[in-house]
Amino acid sequence: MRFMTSLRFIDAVAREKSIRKAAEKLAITSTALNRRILQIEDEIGQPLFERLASGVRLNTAGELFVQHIRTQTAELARVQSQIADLSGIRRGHVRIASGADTMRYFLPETVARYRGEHPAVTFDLVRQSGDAAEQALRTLEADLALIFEPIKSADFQTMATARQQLYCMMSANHPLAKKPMIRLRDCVGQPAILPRADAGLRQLLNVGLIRRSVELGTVIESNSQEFLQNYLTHEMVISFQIPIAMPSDLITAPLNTSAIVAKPVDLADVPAGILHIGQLKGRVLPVAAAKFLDSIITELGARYGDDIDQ
Amino acid sequence: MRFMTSLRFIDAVAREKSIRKAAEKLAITSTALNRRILQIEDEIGQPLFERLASGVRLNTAGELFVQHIRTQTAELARVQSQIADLSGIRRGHVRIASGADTMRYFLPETVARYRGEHPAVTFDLVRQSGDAAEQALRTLEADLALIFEPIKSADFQTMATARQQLYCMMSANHPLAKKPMIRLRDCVGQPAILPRADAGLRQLLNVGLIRRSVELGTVIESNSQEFLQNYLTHEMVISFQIPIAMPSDLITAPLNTSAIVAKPVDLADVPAGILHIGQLKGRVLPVAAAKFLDSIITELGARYGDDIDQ
DNA sequence: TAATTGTGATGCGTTTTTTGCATCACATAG
DNA sequence: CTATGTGATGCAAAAAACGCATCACAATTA
Repeated sequence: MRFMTSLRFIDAVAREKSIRKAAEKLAITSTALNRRILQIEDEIGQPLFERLASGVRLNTAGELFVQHIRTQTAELARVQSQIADLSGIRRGHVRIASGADTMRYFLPETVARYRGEHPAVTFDLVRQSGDAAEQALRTLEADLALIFEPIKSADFQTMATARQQLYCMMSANHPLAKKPMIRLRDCVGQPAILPRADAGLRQLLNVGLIRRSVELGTVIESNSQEFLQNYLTHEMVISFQIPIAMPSDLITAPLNTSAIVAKPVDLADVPAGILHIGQLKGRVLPVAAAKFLDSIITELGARYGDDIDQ
Repeated sequence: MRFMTSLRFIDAVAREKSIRKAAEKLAITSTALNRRILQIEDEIGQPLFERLASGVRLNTAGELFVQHIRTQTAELARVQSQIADLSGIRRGHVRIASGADTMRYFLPETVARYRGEHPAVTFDLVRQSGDAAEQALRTLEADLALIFEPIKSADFQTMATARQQLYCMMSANHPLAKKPMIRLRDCVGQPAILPRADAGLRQLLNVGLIRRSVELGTVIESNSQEFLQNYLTHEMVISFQIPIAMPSDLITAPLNTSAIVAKPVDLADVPAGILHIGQLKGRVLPVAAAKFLDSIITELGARYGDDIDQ
């Protein structure tokens, strides 16, 4: 969209906080970019950026204007998707911010199914923390966010939730592997490998541990889900996970021969956490994003049935 | 705003329904305009206009896109006014669509008072029928509308109302001029000069006339308020008006020596009509327009006190 | 303190884009 | 059939955007 060029450039400078850096990303020279900015500032009638020795920073007027640019950009995308939708082909682009949990199995499967029906729809999938995901909604870098547990911003509009019981994972040879259900007191002093403190799951678990005065032997912390799970085959440690982040056969076929088993943690010790699927409050989503949200809800319903709320 | 040029052009073509006509209004050649449109259509990926022998017409995609353009334009104006407001000077532009009633005395006085406080704010005042005023809000050609009586669109958001009792006007020599209050039965067969059927006042009056089975001797219809009032000094006819459209001393000083008098019509015959002040539902007004709306409400409150609702 | 590095601004020639003229192709009305 | 109006298009001129080289300034570093 040609007419959005100057606006896109300003947004880029605002994000990079430097004309030269932004120019590099935009593959133009800093002079050209600088002039575009000066021109817009001239048309607005006042500067949008403060010039510092280390770069530029938005002033109040700039904050207002950049916010405008971002909503305009999102609106344009929505209208374009609406227009594309007229011609029968469901085109569009869906941008999703999510924690790692859903990136493992849930989103790959759900996106694949959706793209099977609508091959012209493209996706951006950004794995990030809950806070960052909420921020991405606010800056309109994402259409949808899937966040496990704590929702902090009042701008987050929950469109659906899924209750997720905590599971304890370990090697099939682990002593705890024989229990059908895990109590936290069983885990006292057990070597454990846990997600880092900013993960919703860790916070949920911590509350239970403190309430029951249980201390784990935390040997490793990692924010890599793959590490958490694959390490279990190499050392006798326990880990925790929620169903949506686990291969579906781990729960549906608990008697399989897999080297790793997952056992539910008693809800009396750790209540089920909530996975929130939502968007920026008040925003009208592009057709493709809205339809994909429907897909997510359908898929969650198929998997977790009564544990879904809309 | 240079980056809005193409969008502005498309809007113009949509309104003119002809590239050549729009080009003339925009003071460019039709070639240049045509190319801009082709370019945008190319970027969108599909045509926005149907090409007819008599000009062009928006197709469905075009309708969507032009609606987008108009809201974008209005949003930009709002942001600009917000930015200008930062620097202390209250700048801006307010566009008002209104019936003739308020254009006579109310708006001139209210606008003048407001401009006395904020000289940098400019105004567009378009006199038009109620339907047209509502339409102007929808196409974002107007920020505020003042409409007497029938509100038809669900998109109209009433921000304030003022009850307006019907008054009967006539020459001071007229037989009815001695009565303190007019009943409709007094007017049977009286030669009358009335506003045209599309005016809210006329509709209000008609209901009363039918209910009381009263027929007036309608000699003249006009949509010119000046004509309605000034004609009274030349022939013994009656006319009707609402207070907001009358010089304020006509009511406050009923015993003056003016050649024309106004007497209230009994509310039992014709109920008070409602003047609606409103905007497009859901729209966020520019600073200047929002402040001027406050001014209107304040002024109405000062004039009609209890007859105002917010 | 002085040199260095990094920032945004600016003059000037070059390149790209936009514009306007002339003209075409087509549809409609007389 | 002719005349008039419409939008589309090739081509040259005008305008705008761009990139290079350079300046001025501030912060950091030696």
